[in-house]
Amino acid sequence: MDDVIARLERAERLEELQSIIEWLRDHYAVDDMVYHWVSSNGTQYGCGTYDPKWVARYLDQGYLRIDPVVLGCYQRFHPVDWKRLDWSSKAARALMSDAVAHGIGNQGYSIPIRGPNGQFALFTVSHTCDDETWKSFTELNRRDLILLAHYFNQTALRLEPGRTPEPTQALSPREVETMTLLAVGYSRAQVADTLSISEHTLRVYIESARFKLGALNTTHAVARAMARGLIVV
Amino acid sequence: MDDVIARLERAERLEELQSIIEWLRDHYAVDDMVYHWVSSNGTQYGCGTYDPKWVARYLDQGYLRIDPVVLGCYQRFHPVDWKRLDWSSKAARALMSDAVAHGIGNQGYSIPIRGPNGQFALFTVSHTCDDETWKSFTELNRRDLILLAHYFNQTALRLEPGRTPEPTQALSPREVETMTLLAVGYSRAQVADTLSISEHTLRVYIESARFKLGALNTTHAVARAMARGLIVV
DNA sequence: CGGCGCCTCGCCAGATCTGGGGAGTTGGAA
DNA sequence: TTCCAACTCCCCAGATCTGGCGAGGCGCCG
Repeated sequence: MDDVIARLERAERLEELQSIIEWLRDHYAVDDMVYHWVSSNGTQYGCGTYDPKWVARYLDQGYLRIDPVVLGCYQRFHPVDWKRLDWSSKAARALMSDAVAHGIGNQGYSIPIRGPNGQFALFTVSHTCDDETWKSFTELNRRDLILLAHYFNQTALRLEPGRTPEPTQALSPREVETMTLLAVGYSRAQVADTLSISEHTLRVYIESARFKLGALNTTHAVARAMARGLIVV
Repeated sequence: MDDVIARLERAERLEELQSIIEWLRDHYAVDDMVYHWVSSNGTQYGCGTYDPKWVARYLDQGYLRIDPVVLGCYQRFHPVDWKRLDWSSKAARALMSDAVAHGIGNQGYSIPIRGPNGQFALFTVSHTCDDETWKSFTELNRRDLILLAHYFNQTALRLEPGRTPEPTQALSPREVETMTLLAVGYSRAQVADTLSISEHTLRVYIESARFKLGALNTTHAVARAMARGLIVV
């Protein structure tokens, strides 16, 4: 563990994660181990030991949107055994049989991880064995897996291009208040009232914030302020 | 560690976290240890060993919005030493001196944790000592602290009333597209055009999404959709 | 001391959004 | 099969937001 974490912290390119995860798979003697982002906007990243054919098929078929592992983890915080997810829908069962046909193990354990700006990733271990064996494996290694998930995500966030620099001009205190109140549903009039200023002054803040954030309208400005973590809602 | 985690997993009431965190403070022989949600909508929860006077003052003064620990962690994924945060603003320095006056240690280490629906919490250790001592303490215990943060949050999420029943009604695909495009600055007309539907139909989606999200207006709906991770921008 | 950023205020017209009606098709779930 | 959620379309009036004009005071920094 110590070695792996140190390697993750030292890593300078995303590609290194691939060899680390392969090493981990062998170390824990499981069929597969996978780390991947989940995002709908297209910026995919993942590393792991799944058959590339399966990965391609998975993405191609849009399984991301029906996979109970993804959907289930998205609403949970704790690691989850695949057996405990909801496989009742037809699409989910079709996905499962397709997965089995591509050599994915019958057992799985996935850990959801979340970063800033709504970033979401999964760290998954999969294997073929009976329930008892799997239960003892996950109970024994759960903490290791949580930490690995954490460090994989940390490294991926650090190395992901476009995540780091972004000068992100800060907002003035009044602008922050304005954006925050707008984000919680206040109208301009209500915000102005809450801040005890004229509505016109408020508009100046909104426009100023919009300019700083490079936003096209108020909604855009609020969205950007949130995405950049400038306001806490 | 094993005992504590087992206690956290067994806990049936939020109050138990308080005694656990006190035990941990003594175990690690630090001045203070704190776990708390961060949200502006009022649903506060926290447990820890800070002087209640300081906690009350912190909330009362709205320090949540200017605390570099909160703001800094909100934009990060990894644990962070307080020294590495941006204390340059006047408000931040005022907060720090106020904290010191209330007996908060000069050293601190905070771990951001994120759960479903944009939930955000902090797990913090604070102490009074020199930089070297603190550095070795954090390096030695970082992994423990990450795991503790994780299990504290897991327990808090499990026990928090109102977190469980509300499965956060999902948005339909069209609603997601609508919210996403609005979040990137499109006007209603532009969104309708992009989606090749009438502007009226678009309005139906916006209103429907607003209803599902319990939002008061479009900006609020977009903000909530983002906060709950329903859209990725 | 002269900028520069922040905070504050006013007016107006046109663009945009919101709220309240009603209505038909389709595909998947019970 | 029946039902429901999702998707699509239309009108109108009033509320709200946006864009563009201008103006003054305060505090900080070089």
